[in-house]
Amino acid sequence: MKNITIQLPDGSSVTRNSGMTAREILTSLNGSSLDAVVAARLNDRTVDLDCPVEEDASLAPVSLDSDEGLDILRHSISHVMAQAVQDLFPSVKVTIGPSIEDGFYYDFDYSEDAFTPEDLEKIEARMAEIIAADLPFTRSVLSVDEAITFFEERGEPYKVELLRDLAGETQEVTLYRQGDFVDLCRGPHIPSTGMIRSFKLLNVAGSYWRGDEHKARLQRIYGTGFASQEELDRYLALIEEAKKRDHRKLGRELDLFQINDEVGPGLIIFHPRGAMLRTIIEDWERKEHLKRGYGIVMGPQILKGELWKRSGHFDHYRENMYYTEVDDQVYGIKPMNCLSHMLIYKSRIRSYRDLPLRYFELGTVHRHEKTGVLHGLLRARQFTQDDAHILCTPEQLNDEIRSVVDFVDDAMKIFNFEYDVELSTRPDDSIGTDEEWDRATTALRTALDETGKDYDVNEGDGAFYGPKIDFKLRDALGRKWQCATIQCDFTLPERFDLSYVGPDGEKHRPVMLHRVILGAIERFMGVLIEHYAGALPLWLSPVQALILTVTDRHSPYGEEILQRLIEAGVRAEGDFRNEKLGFKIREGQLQKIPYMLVIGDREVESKTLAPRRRDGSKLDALTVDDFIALVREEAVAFR
RNA sequence: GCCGAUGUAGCUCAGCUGGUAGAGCAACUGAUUCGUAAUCAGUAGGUCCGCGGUUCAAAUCCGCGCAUCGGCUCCA
Repeated sequence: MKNITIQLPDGSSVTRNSGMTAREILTSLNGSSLDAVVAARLNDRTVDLDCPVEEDASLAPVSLDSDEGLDILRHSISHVMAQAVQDLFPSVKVTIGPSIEDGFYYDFDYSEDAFTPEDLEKIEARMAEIIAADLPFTRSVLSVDEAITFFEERGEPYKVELLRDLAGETQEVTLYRQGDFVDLCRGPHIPSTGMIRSFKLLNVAGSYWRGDEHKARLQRIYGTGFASQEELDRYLALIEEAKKRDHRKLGRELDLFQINDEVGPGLIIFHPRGAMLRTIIEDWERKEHLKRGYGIVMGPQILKGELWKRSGHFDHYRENMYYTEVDDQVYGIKPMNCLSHMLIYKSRIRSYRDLPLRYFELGTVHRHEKTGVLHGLLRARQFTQDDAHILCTPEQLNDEIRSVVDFVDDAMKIFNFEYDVELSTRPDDSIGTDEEWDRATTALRTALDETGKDYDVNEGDGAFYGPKIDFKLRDALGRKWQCATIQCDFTLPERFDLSYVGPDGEKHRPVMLHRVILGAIERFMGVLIEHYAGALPLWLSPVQALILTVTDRHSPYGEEILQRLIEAGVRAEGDFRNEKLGFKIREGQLQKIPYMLVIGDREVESKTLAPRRRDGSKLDALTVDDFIALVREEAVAFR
């Protein structure tokens, strides 16, 4: 028998017989227990513990509580769920069931009926039995043709379809079996079902086969599992906590906005405090854009249909737009702000010396979003973008993209956000030539590479007129929302015949960037509210200070300092009701107001106020002027 | 748009197998004048999402809408 050398994670190596399984090798090491080991890492692959090791290799255990281990565990639980579902509902056809961030799902074709919440309980109970039976996961290798025959006999058309697609790429596939359930699967899996110590099915949702709305409608069951019951409980508690940060709930509780059936879905009414927050953000935007060489512009809300035809929106964006008719002319209500900006550019002859031109508009747009996608402030039918269009020479493009990336980065730091970056390339339904798309995509990619940021690529996810860089923020439940985006566009300048006179005296075509920094102000506010759980930093708080009187006799003094604070630019309000102090503090606290200013006999006497911070800490009594200075300093410090 | 769930007072929710609604908080009135997260008492408040249907009788059963929630598809 041949000897092989096994490299261990600690850097040492051991010699073993070729053909020993990963499990045998790992257990042979001193003091190694495999109780919490789900799989092994063999060189750069994760494999089953039963996998034989034939050659020299590095080998490491993959433990249940590592990211990789959890992934394998959850994938295995999804198989157990599929087994339970087929036991209970024999007519169900299985499709796919991957692990995902925080859990797993499995998509089923159960066309004759729908899974109910009660069904989930039954499925969980059956899963518990399968886990108790401690069924081993066994792997087998088949040719694609054998596998097709196997799944045809089992009446699993989706698996057959997957296999037919795989046929071009590979000769052999692997199947995993536990009990009498067999699934087409790359693996690896945990050794046996008994290793599952915690799981929970979370919800049922609709989905489509292969994510295509024209293909079969499937039912997806989401679930999760952790290395231990305690971790699962902690996760479930976290989800409950996150729900309390939901901006729709906080929006009502903090009296920021409403979305009213009588008005219509996806349309937001901002209350004074919400409108205040929005105003603060918008004022910040104007200032920042002016600092960076943008000119503020404003366009009309409706533009003639002819113009939307020329831009390509009529052909590629028609179903997302609203229309109206004025004097027998069709007008499109703008879903984007670019058209006016194009016309501003065209209003006179431009020289290369004028470029880049940067037009900024807090532009309110309307888009006919499908009903099922509306989501509070995060997905509305009317929203206001911090939109700009930059027109520049091809040579300037790279610098312009980079300065926008920097702008986004600065903004995210100021608002205290982490973000993910994605590059999206040409979609099927698009305008422009391959050459233009290549140039645009390369420009974006190059600029991104130069900044050294990590990013993912979404093939085919670009806008119809150009590729884009998206910056995504996360909401309370970890769902990603696109906020900033930079879109490169060679097409609109073409369609609108934009030009500039170059140093050579000839006409040249400028390049255009569409870009937003916060994205839609509404969406950004929604994410912001969830990010801070409603407790906005001082500079963003609609109400920065609330004056609380101890008894009625302190009201005149309260009115006086309220007036002084407001005149000094502090966003202050007073609560002079005849209520106990503790009661008023509770209300102010629930409103998440940064400072409460208590005034009683002592403060009236000494002409001071006693601040209490939102975190419950108390400050020494301050004069009104000192408090104003404190607010000014702190409000700036957050920028 | 698709799949599923849900829709009862301003908010959070109860209302069993059909017999036309209830709690807590909020609001209002009165008392209390109080020092850092809920003072006490009383009063009022509802086209039970809408429209049809079944029934002697519908918040409850059925149908069709509308909206919301969770996903899918799409997207700032």
